[in-house]
Amino acid sequence: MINRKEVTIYDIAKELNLSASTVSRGLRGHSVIKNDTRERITEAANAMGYQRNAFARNLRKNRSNTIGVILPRLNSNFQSSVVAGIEKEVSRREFNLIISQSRESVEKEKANISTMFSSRVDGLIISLASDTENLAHLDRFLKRKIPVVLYDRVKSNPGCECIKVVIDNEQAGYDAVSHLIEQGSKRILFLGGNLMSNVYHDRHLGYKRALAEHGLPFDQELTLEDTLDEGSGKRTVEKMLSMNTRPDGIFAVNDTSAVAIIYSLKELGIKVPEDVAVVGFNNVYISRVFDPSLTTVDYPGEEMGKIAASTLIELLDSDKPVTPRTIVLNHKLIIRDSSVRKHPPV
Amino acid sequence: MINRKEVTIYDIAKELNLSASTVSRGLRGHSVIKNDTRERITEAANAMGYQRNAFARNLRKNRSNTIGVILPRLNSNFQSSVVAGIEKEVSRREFNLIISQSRESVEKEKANISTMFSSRVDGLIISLASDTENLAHLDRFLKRKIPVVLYDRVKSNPGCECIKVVIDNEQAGYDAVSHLIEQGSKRILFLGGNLMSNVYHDRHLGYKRALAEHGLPFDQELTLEDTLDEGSGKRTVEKMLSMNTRPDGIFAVNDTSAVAIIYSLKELGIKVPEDVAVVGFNNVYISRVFDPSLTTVDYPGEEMGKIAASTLIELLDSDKPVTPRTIVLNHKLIIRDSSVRKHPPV
DNA sequence: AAGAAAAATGCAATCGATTGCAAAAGTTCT
DNA sequence: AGAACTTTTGCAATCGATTGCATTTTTCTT
Repeated sequence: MINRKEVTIYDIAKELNLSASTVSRGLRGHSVIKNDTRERITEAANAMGYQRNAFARNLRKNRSNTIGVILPRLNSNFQSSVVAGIEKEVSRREFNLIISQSRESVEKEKANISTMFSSRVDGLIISLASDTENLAHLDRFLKRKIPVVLYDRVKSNPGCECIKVVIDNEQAGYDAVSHLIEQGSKRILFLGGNLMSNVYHDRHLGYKRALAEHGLPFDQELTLEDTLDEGSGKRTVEKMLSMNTRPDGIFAVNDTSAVAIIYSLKELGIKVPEDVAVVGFNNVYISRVFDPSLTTVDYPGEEMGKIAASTLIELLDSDKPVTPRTIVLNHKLIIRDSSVRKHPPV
Repeated sequence: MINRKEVTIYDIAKELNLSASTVSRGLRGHSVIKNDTRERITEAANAMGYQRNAFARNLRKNRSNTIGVILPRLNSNFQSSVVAGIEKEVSRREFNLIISQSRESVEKEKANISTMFSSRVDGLIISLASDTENLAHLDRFLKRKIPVVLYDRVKSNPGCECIKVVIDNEQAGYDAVSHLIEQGSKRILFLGGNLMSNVYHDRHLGYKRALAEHGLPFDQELTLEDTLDEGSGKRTVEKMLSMNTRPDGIFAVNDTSAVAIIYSLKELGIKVPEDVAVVGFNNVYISRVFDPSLTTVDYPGEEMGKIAASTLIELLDSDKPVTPRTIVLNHKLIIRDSSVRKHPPV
């Protein structure tokens, strides 16, 4: 018993006086194997503690039963929810999940894609780094007909037969900013992340459309870009204060920065929503318990992951060619205290 | 060019009139291969777009170059930071990372371990589900000398040669509660998760020790267990209100629940810290910006992941037997407004 | 220049599971 | 009983990379 080697189908075959092929087929429940034999095989396999050698199988079948995920960052509320959703779905379908972070760098993203490729993942789920300009690095996958699903941070590419799972960021931005305008804001600041990224870019488009449709001017000075982390609050507020006319509304593209901004405003005695109304994005826990509670856009992370994964797996199972398509999930503006004014300024 | 098969070392060999063995060795920079030949090989490999077939290599070497992670939940601030740390380290060392969630269920955890085992991970990093009672399900790994590193949610098991990365939860609990006592709290409520889990259990021990050392009685009624999610605030506060003597201090074992509690208290007009002082655990973002800012225990998630991963990988590289050990990281009580009283009640 | 030593390369088996095709065993029917 | 099937099983090649050992080539020595 000590340090015994792995049990292989050959061992089982020898034990039962059968051939390895029969054992292999028996174990997978091939219908061509007699019931009685099949039972003897599975029994012996259990008794002997057989575990299929995935490497051998993968080598032979050239399939890894593994799905790769590449995302900018794991430690973000949104992203970790997505991964949770992906994991749930993937494990339900008995696939493995390998994960790597691009840490917002195309270079790292490329490296990750390479690794995933040589690990021969059966499919790839990816949310792009913010400085990714095109999908050329996905070519290898597409050429080999390995399905790729993009989510959230996506990009369109001529000739890219990918599936995308997103929300309508333009509309969400529009909704958020329209709401601010309805609450009487006239000079609305937009705090975005890297505007190359579709999510922020589209929300910015929505911002501009809302301004336009409500007859408000677009002022370039009011569009800020930031890393959107904890420090963004202080930075943003400083910039605000240095402006000639102070903004009376803020649309921040994530809750973290929205909260950070309000925090800084409160420190300076500037009142939210009375002096400045604020809307965030993501509807994370903090937005609910923060004071004032934060108006934000709800954004189904876990769901997005689930859908990305199940869509991908269905592609793997079917052998139809990939139909490029975009799945748009619903978002929802959740109105809370940070934006609602009892007496909107005139 | 259309749909061409994978390039193998045999193709390269044929191209260069060499043998596959030479190519194989050349590609790995084996010193026995002439420099000139090595160069020709790598060049040809690049030109032909060669990618090593991981399956074949794994099969031959019986090593997957993959590390498995099993954790209760991905979408938790703490856990996702840990995973981020693990991923960073693992990818730096050019390993793959496969991840699965136990969702706080031993059964799922067992299933995950099985999967990891048949995927032949080279090592396992695991944070236990809260209802895991022992490490019997890790036996298969230990018997095969596959190193296992436990982090945060650990368990001791006779005969388990595992490495653990933790913080001193007992001491952290003690620190938190001592601080509350110093601020004048006399009836301190403990809100924990499943007390079978070492993290909550140990913090509870620290709680009891602090009470004892400061001459305060332990009252079973004041020890509550909860799922620690958003809803725990309301539940906890309801229980508090139904008590004969209302607690004047609360130690909640995570920030989410601490914040939820304060939120509920504020709704009822109960003042924090004046009426009730509160300490949380984890030092997540919310604890910094919440009003009142939350006194909490800082807890190095990403660091923990990094250390777990690097320790594991070093084990893989060395062939020394595993020395079971426990790595204890420093925690730190961060004192903020939710617990500091200007005029401690007498 | 021959022989010894060192360096470079090749042969062939191996890692386990899978699978097309051939062979054997079992049934049915005349 | 023997032909004609049908059902079960086995043979042997295959998936690519790796590696111990043998063989060839090169370099060095005297």
